[in-house]
Amino acid sequence: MKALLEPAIRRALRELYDLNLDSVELIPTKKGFEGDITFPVFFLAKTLRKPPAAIAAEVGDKLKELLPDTVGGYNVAGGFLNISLSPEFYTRFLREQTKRPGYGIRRPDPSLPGVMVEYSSPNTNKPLHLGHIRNSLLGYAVSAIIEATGKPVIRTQIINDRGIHISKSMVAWKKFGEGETPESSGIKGDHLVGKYYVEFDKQYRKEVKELAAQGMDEETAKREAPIMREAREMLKKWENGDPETLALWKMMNDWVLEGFRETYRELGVRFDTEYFESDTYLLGKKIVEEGLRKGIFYRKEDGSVWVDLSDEGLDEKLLLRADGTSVYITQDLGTAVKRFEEFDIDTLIYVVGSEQDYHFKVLFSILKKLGYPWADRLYHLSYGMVHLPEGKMKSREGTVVDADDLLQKMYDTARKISEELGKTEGFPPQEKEKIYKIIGKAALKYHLLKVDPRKDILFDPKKSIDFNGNTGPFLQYAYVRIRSLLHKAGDWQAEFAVPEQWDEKEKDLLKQIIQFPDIIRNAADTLNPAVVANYLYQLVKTYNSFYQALPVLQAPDSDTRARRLALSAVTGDVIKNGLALLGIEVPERM
RNA sequence: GGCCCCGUAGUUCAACGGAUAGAACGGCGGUUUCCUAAACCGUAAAUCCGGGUUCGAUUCCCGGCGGGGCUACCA
Repeated sequence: MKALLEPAIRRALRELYDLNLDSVELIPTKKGFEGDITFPVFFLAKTLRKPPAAIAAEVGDKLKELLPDTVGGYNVAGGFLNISLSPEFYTRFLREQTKRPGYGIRRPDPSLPGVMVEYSSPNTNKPLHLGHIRNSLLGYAVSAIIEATGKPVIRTQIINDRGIHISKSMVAWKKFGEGETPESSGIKGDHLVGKYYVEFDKQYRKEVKELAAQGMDEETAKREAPIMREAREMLKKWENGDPETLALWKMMNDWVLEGFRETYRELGVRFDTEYFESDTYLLGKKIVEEGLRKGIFYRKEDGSVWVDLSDEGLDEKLLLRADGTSVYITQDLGTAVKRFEEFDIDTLIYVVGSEQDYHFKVLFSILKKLGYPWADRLYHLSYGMVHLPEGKMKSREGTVVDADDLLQKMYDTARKISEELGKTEGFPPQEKEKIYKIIGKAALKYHLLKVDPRKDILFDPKKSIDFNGNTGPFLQYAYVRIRSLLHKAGDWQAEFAVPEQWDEKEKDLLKQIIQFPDIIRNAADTLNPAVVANYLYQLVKTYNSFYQALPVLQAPDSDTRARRLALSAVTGDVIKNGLALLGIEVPERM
């Protein structure tokens, strides 16, 4: 809608006042006022030395002249120009949209610059948890939203498959595992490796306590605990390419990755490509050496390599340890460079929690210093953490909300509610289970995505996620009722005359449907899927109100019937397409 | 200590600097011989405090107060 009106308003201002503006602000007309879209003109009053109301009237007249088919009329309230679209415009729009099921969604255009989105990016020493779910859903939704604006998107993750964390699991498995495998135990691979990570921690704490009891200070005890020494030894052997260590590492990583794949599949997220830290950290080291040669980095007496970012208000930052091994950021440097080499991308978006804001400032700043031309097109989509009523999730306190468990719980709740309501009575068993999964997932996904990404989310495991009100199932339910209506309507054509007057509820609905493309644009620009979620919720509220108040199949005449069916059909498309942008499926019945 | 983020009904969330601060859950009260009541309709209930900028501030700036994060030779 903006795409149509904004140029017209700019032209009107040019012709009336010789003003050239790059863009103007347009807002949906506030409820309770006549009109569809509103142009506030206060900001012009001073320069034009005219009362706002006079300006609004002049612009309104000019718009009617410029867009006679589209602008039906206007009214002025203070400095607000409320523009009403014409009944002919609405009718034309609605007739056209029923013939185009992909309303609002553009196909990716390969000639446009590509965008890479990184999300999830787990460590390979334990299963995915609620934090990864929020991350993955955000990344997946942002990808879909950007793609819907026509840009090609590549979805990726970096798998942190090397380092002390996986060495810990390896040591513990070797010590206590007795050859246990996912097959022998029936435990999902990522959970099995996670189990040994916990085992390591238990043993480690025991040893530290013992050493402390012998009079060793805590600092030393933590460093000198035998099992920790073994883990460090394991990491060293890995870096030196010890075949036995590499074999163990590969075996356990494969278990974990298989487990992750299952969870991703269940969650409904995917990746177009993957990077492994074990593949990129060496490139990272090379980049650090290059920066060292160019004098961008410097070496301390002990041999460690640093960068000084204090001129940008950041600190000095370690890039390579004294022993030459890499740290977290080393690998990130390598991965970024590799991605721009391997893919035709213009932009790289990292979906990573806000606790890493500082890390990404540093990373981007280093890449700029190194002179990479793409370095100013890196974005950190920094999202708030998911915390529990008692605070942060902590694996050692067992408060982590496991991804697989949570999904299962959502399915169970969906089943319970559906059966209590008697909704799925008589459905074939396989269809029932499929529906429960679709609904349960929708409840979870919508719950996490309707909130502004940068805000923290409070998650109370004792309270179940709602299925009523502003929820995923609420949106699905509206869709299902629409499907049922259309099914019962049989064959029908979106042929209807321009109504003398749209019913208020019909018009409210249309006004919102017309906004859908603007909403997608806005969500893509701000990397904010919550914009889509909240829009869909408003739309469905409006639709339900329409559905409640006005008969569709039993409409008073055939014109009205066709019009209301068309409205329902297009609303259904928007719900379905909009939810797809959030990674949420719709069932055909529920 | 330094840097960053966040404070909106009892609770969980909305509101490009715009009109009368919207919803949901929970509370209270209604609506099924009619297209699926996971719905609809009504009702009570909120911008942390103090300054400033502006025609207009929940939004921007300054200062408090409160909460969280980062400040690792962990990732």
